[in-house]
Amino acid sequence: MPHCVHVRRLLRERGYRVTPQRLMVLEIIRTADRHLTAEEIHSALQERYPGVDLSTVYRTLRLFIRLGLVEQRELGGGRRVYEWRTQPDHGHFLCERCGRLEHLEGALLEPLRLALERTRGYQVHRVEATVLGVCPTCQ
Amino acid sequence: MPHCVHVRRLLRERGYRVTPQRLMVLEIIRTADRHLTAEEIHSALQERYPGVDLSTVYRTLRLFIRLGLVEQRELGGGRRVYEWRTQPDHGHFLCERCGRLEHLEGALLEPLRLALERTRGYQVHRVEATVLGVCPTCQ
DNA sequence: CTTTCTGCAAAAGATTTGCAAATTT
DNA sequence: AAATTTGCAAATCTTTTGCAGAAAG
Repeated sequence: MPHCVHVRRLLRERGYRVTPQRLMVLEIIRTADRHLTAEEIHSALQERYPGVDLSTVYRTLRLFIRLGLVEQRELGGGRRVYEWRTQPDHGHFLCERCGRLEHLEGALLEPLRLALERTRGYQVHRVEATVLGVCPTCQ
Repeated sequence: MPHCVHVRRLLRERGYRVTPQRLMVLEIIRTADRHLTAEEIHSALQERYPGVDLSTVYRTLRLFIRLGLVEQRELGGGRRVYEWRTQPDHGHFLCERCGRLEHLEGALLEPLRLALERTRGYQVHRVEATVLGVCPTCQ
């Protein structure tokens, strides 16, 4: 796992310690095919590494976010989800019928980014978009 | 206030009652020039109509959302804000330096909506976008 | 051996709910 | 008069924090 090595080094470089808890949380988020809540990460952790506390999960997530490894998103209804950080721009499609949350690639958000940067002088760091509607399958 | 009349009728049509609390919450959200948290709405309410409970604010907001009058947005850090619902598509720009939250008109999101509808067969109800970066003033 | 991390328990914040009394229709 | 709505208090739910012992470097 190349990421594991990368993260180990990143942690040490910044003066943080490499702990099994951190590596496990990393592994779970990285191999997840979807967004996870802190609670879900905690449950997944219990299976392989029982005894890890939920507060540790939160602390680890905060650290990973600070390091730019993980991304946090707020969905409606107070749901907060975490996922491995990929590109700065990406969107989500939330199907209002089946409730599934899909990814939208960053290219779809390019026009918005460009419009803001070029014609209005904004400096854009990140674009997050959530589209609500009905997915092709549910129609 | 034309909206007041509209909302009164809407409430009655759906079997809800028209109460001073509801009208006051309505008025505060409608005349606000920005997004408000439940707490802020509650404070604003105290000035003109003391004694209204925070739980009533929450209940009223939930009702207005159900009726499609008010829109709820989740910002980072657990902040939930409410605003009067205008167009189905609109975005926000959050300046990471000054923290100000600005509106982005719906036209900026048209390309995204069209791409999803035309080339992928999604049925789009609403597009919400949050752009993070630095506003022209802060640069 | 020093500093950082963790688990535990408790705190904090935001939102929701049960219920009797007040208000609307 | 009947039904909904409110204020109050307490409950929930998620996230954060203080602290002593455990682990990492």
